[in-house]
Order: sequence, then C-alpha cells, then structure tokens
Amino acid sequence: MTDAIIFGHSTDSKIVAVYQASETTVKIVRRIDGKTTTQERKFYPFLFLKDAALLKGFDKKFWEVKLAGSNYYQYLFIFRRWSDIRAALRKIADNLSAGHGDTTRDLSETEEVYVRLDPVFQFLMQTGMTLFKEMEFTELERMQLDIETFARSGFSNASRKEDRVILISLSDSSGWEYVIDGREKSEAEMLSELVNIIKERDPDVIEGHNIYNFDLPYLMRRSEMNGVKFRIGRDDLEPRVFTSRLSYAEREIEYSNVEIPGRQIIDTWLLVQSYDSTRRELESYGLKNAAKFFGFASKDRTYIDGSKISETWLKNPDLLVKYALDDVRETRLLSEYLSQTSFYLSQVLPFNYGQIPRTGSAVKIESLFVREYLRKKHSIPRPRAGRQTSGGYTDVFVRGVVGPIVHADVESLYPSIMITYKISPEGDALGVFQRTLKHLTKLRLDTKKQMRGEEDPAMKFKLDAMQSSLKILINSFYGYLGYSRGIFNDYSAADMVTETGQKILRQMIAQISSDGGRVLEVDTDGLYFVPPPECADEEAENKFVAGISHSLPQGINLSLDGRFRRMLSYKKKNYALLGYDGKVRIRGSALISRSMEKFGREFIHTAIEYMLHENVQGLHDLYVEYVRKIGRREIPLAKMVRTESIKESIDEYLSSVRANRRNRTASFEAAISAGINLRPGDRVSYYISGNDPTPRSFMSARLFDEDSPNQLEYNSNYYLRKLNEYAQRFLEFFSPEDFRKVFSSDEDMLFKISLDGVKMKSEDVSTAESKIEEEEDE
DNA sequence: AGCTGTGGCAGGGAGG
DNA sequence: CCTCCCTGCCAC
Repeated sequence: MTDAIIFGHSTDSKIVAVYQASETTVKIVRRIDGKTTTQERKFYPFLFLKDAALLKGFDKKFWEVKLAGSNYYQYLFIFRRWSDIRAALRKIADNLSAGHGDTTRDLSETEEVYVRLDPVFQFLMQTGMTLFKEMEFTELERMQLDIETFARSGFSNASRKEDRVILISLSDSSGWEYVIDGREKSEAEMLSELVNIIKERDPDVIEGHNIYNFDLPYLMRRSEMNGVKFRIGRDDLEPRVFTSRLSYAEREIEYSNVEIPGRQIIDTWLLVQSYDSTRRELESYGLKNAAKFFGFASKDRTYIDGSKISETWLKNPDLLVKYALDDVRETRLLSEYLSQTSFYLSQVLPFNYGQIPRTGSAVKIESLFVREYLRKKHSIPRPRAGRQTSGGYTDVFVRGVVGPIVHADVESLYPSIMITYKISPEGDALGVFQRTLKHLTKLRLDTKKQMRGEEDPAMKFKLDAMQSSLKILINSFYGYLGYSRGIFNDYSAADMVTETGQKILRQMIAQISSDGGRVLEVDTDGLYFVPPPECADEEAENKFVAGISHSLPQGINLSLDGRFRRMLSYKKKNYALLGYDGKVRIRGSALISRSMEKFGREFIHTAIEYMLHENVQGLHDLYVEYVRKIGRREIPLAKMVRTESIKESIDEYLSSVRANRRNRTASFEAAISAGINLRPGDRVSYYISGNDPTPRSFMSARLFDEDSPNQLEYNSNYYLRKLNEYAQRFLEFFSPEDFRKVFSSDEDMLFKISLDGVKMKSEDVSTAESKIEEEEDE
C-alpha cells in the first residue's frame, strides 16, 4: 500500500499534485518512456484557502484521477492552526522517509498522468475536517458563501487592523540606511530586529510597493552579507526568490518572485499595473505618482528627492522617518483599494491571496472547472491544437466632426451570447462551463442589486469590489475558449461567439440606420451614432435605444452608455468625444498614446479640443505657437522625451539584432549607450539629439536623465518635423487649401493668414466592408 | 515560471 | 520612393 503520490510521463510531463512537507525534501519519481528519474525538490508548506470542498470529495478509500497536461498542484488542504499543519506534514514526511513514498506508473503510451493520493488525503481529511465543520460544501454553487457573509467577512487578516500594522521602510541609495520605528542601529542589529518584529507580530500579509523587486531581495542580500538569517517566514523559514514573468495585456514584466512560507505578499506595484492594463491612464507606476493618481497623497506629505536620501538621513533623520512613514501609509491605502478584488477572489478560487494578483484570468476560471472535475472524479481533457479565426467587427462610416452623439452598447455581449445560445466547449462533459458562467453572472447581478440598495459606504465599497471581481471571472470565459493552453479550449466555440457578436452588431447598425440614426463608428459590442432629429433629449434617446434593443434577440440588451455633444471620428478605434460637461476624451493609439512626447500629446489634445469646438483660429494659433517654441527650444527637454516600455532584456535584444530577427531601436540603443541595464517591462525615456530633421533615430537617441536635463541638446529640427507629422493627422478634417492655411506659420508669410471661411468638414468613409455590401447590392 | 482573445494603427528600419 | 516586416500601443 502506498502512502503517497506520484506520476509523470511525456517529455513535458508536469507535476499534477504535490503535497508539501515542512522543511522536507520530497522525492518525485517519474518514469518517462521506461526510464526512471528521481528528482528531489524542497517544498515549503503553503496553504490554500477554500479547498475544503475539494477535501470533501476525497471520501473513498481509493480513487484515481486522470489528468493531462495540467499544472494543478495547488489543490491542497486547509487548516487554521499552524501547529495542525505542522503535525500533518510531519506525519507525511515520516511516512515518506520510512520508504512508503513512491509509486510510479509507466504512462509512456498515453499522454495521461495518473495520481493516487488516497492515504495522505485520508489522514489530512481527518485533521482538516474536524477543523472545518462549518464549511460543509457539497456543490460548486455552495463554494461561495451567501453574499452577505461573503462581503461581511472583509479583510479578516490580523495585519489589516490598525494596531497591528508594521510600518517598515528603507532606502537603497547608499545601502546603509534603515528606519525601523524611527530608531537607529547597526545594520545587523536592524535586520535581526526586523526579523523579530515580523516573527512576533506574525502577519499573514506583507505589503509593499515594488516589494518583490526591491525591498525583499535587498533585505535578503544585506542579511546574507551581515550573517543574519532572514527567517521571516512561519516555522522560522527563510524566503525563496526566483525570477518570474507576468503579463498585463501586451506588456510583459519580469520580476523577482519571493515566497515567504506561511505568509502572503501583496505588491502594490503589480496591482497598480494590473489596474492600468485596461485603463491606461497612469503616467508612471512609481509610488508617489500612483498615490497622487488615486488621491491618496495627503497635502502635508513629505517628499524627498531620490538622490538626497542619504544626505537627509545624516542631516535630518526625523524628516526621513516622516518621509518613509508617508511611503508606507500610501502603500497601505493603495493596497486597501486595489487588493480588494484579489481578496474576494481568494474566497472563490483555489489560490491563495498572494497568488491571485499573479495569475491570469484564464488560469483563474480554469481552476474552477478543474476543481469541479476533481470533485466529481471525472477525467479532464487535453488542450486542443488549432487557432481561433475570427474576432469582433469594427468599422467606421464617417470621418470628421459631428454631433450630437449617442453611444450605445450591449451589456456583457459575449457572456450574453454564450448563455443565450448555450455555447460551451466540446470537451466539457460535465457542463461546468455553462453552469459556472450562469452562476457567476447571477451572483454578480445579485451583488449589484444589493450594492445599489446599500447605505453604508464601506459596505457599498466591498460589494462593489466583489461584483467587479466576479466581472473579471465572467469576462474571461470567452477568451478562455480560444486559449491555446486551456484544457477545455474550443476554437470553433470561440468563433461562434464572435461571429454571433458580429451578426448582432450588423443588425443593430441596420436597425439604427433604418430608424433614422446615422451610425459613425462601431466596435465589437457598441456603436456611436447621431440620433434621428426627433430625439431631442436624453429621454427620447433612451427610448430610441430601447427600441433598437427590442429588435435584438432575447437575452441581448442594448443600453445607452453615454451622450456627447460632438465626436471627432478619425479611424477605426480612433476618435475623440466632447461631453456635455465640456470634457474631452481621446481614444486610440493612432491619435494619442502615452509613449508619445509630452509636447505632442499636449498639442494633439488641445488641437482636438479646438476642432471639437470648431475653433479654427485657436487651432492655427496653437500650431504657430508650437512652431515658434520648438524652434527656439523654449519647451523643456522633459516634454520632448519619448517613454517606451520594452519586452526583452538587452542581451535578448542584441542577439535578435545580430540574428537579423529585429531592427535596432532608439529605446534600446539609448539605454545601451548610457550603460544602464534593462529588464522586460521596464520603461525607457529618451530624446533625439543633433540637427538632422530626419535622423536615424536609433543613432541619435539619448537617454533622458531627469536629474540633469541638458536643455539645449534636443534636435529641434526633428521635433518640428514631428509636430508637422502630428498635424498631418488632421489633414482629412479640412479641404487641402484650408489645411494649408491652418497649419502654416505666419512667420513664413508676408501677411497674417486669413482664416475666414475655413471650415471643418465631415465625410462618409467607404470602407472595405461597405464596398462589399455595395457590390452585393448591385 | 507562467502565459485569455482578435482587430487596428503608426512608425522605423531594411531592402528593392 | 515603395513595400514588407517588426515593435509598441491601443480598443474592445
């Protein structure tokens, strides 16, 4: 009879289930194509919330699960007292070392991996079950507590309470300053004291801004140098560090992942980037900027320049302490605000709190599916090879400035389609996909309803965090279908969702047009249009949209999402809106992007604002002003800087260039000649030097040094050309003669240019799509 | 070590 | 000059 585990096979065989022993090396025996390999891996005890239901499923003496290509080794045990866990793990470890540990099966003929876990689970169940009587979950639906309990549970970890918060800050500028509760000590003493504080206060959660990349690795390094054991984990264990990658939208970030046994780490630097991956509003992800952005920076907050920290510590330590504590307070507010969704998700998903922000959305929902399959002891399919072939429908019908504007969109288009048309992956034999999707959707709607009726602002905030964490899950279902590594992927199902979406959008376009509206721009699930003249107010517009919605299939709801005075329609996915409140919002990378020089962004923003107001004179004056200021180098260098984020390290870049796989680029070359190191996800700021208006930018790029900007260094000829390139975006909004008048500098002319009669124009755009339709009509 | 999707635009470098 | 290809950024 075996005591535990093991499995394995195929060249990329993955570990499917592992139990973890305290300070114990676990032997993993794999047999691959007849050859046995033994690997020793050290595991630390990590605990996972919410797996009680899984444990509940292990009620037979012996069972076998068939898994494939999955890396779900996270399914584990739940205990409340550390001593119970230790006892359990010791017991397993004893069994292991007594030689009962390994069982392998040769799986070379199939791709499947088999797991046999019974006696271990038997033992763990006995311990775990008595501790968790109150969590008698039997159905997936009951994994979630009712909304009330769910929301009230809040942040239960002790470190959240004010009196238990440890404020620790440090600075790396000279490598020697430490501030701990405001007292000064030798570095070794400081480190030991830090370890003691953590041990004594025993926090569940440790938070920091960029704590993965800086604070923790740094403290570990200094401890090693000072001969201090950095035992800040439970059980006196030391943290473990390894390089890891995260991707937010198209950006990939490399960071040092740190695991502290028994504790959760929350890095607000990552949370801020995750927040921004959909909103794209932040200029930088630094603590100060982020705190200001979210409104967490207090008015009397202490600011100290990065380069002056050592000096301040020597001359005015109290000031530095104040500064450091302000840093910590801001971090805490950021975390309080941004980690709520992760916290709630940790109650739903089989991942722990610290893991949630580091996992992608597909992995999150897949874990729900797999959990249910394990519970039902049903086999799990393999990912299918292939590719999704279709996406959302996008089109633009009018270019120019028009108004008034109504924006209508379908609420949760893809989830609605999947529910309405019962679309689910073929591999999902148990129907978990539909069931989970429906359940989460209902839970979210209920939560939103409760939120609307809630008076207490704190409770309202919690409910909001909860519903948005559910939204994250719901919106991942469609993407998951087309995910190549998803074990329940189904490309034709994904195509069916998008194609149905396209059909519905076209139906809306046709309906709005035939009802007298003028459709300007559409994208995937929503459209901008000029309502028919008889829609004079918001009420009428709402009614009009409701009428369109009524013409759509049952289960698909169109609603009015926004009203605007005017719209500047440029290209697909690129437009600007003027709100009734006077606010201008610009969408699309072809118009404006954060990598663009600040002067360019300001120019385009103001220019668009003037065009939305049909202020031709203002537009002309603006252009003339920029020509003058750039020519005389009156704009500060900081505004001429481009900031790009990079996806490769310098080494990877150089070898790609050498292999002719990619071209040289300004950002990398600027960093290389300045001698700085880069890691994926870093942002590089540079400007163009010299006089040539059309330089090879990778040769003229210089890294921007914030502390000593060299004002006269920038290439004003180049930036004048850039200005004209930006102005070129507006070519289509005027007749050619008018455009020349508006975007020329008075200084070139004998007389001041007359802008009388210059008008903005709008025109119908004939896109490929509409051409096809025209041909069909003939 | 871990990774949701497609559609769309701009700009730069290289080569014809 | 033009075209191709790649990267980066963005909308949904």
